Amino acid sequence: MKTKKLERLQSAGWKVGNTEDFLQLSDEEARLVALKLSLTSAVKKSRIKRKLSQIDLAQRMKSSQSRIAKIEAGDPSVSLDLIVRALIASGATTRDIQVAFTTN
Amino acid sequence: MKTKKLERLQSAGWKVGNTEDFLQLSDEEARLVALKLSLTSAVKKSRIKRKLSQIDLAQRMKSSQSRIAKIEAGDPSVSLDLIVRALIASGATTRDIQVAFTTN
DNA sequence: TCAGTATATGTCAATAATGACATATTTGCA
DNA sequence: TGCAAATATGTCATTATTGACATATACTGA
Repeated sequence: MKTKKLERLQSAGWKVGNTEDFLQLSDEEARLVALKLSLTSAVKKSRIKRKLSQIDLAQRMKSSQSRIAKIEAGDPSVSLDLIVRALIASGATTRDIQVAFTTN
Repeated sequence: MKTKKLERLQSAGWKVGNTEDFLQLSDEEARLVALKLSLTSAVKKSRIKRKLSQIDLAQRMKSSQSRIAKIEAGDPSVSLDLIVRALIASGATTRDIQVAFTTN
């Protein structure tokens, strides 16, 4: 069931809400979260593939190691902008990004 | 040349920077901006296709009409998160999103 | 033309995301 | 094992993004 998935996300720290519009928003939110998660794993994959440490990647995109760690950990505080920036900075091609989008 | 493109983006209000790391970051920034722009036009396309007004879409995603206008106008203050949320809320399929990503 | 509807633009207080930092934990290898 | 490099986690002041609002402008049909 879909509830399982939401529980997982919620326990991971994602705000999924539980008011009367829970069912309304949950689907869209879940899609967004799923998309984010698939992109974050793409970041890690791309970074490893290019043999970059988190510090290396952080320097490339003028961020910090802890931020990169949070990106890859799927931390809810990380924006989609930052995730995609990381993807690009890690050397991912447009195709790689598309694939990441596909795999959600 | 690439400079032309950056000038266009800059004049549209995008911070593209002009310090010594201009050339370093410009490529990645430009890719991100291009991606955002292609997604914003996908939002408009999807919204129109479903015959939704900006107010309709705003209500669906609990945002405001002015925000939707800014999304579609490619306003630099709009995050990728919000753009993708709008895409999803407008009824775009995962495929639609992929296509938007492809067309950049 | 005009009225009604839709969209655009500017502003701002509230909120969310950020880099930086300290520090904890894990990993890999001699 | 033990050391060093890498990664993870928590916190916080600064900065970016947000919805809401007012209002301007564009569009459409009568």
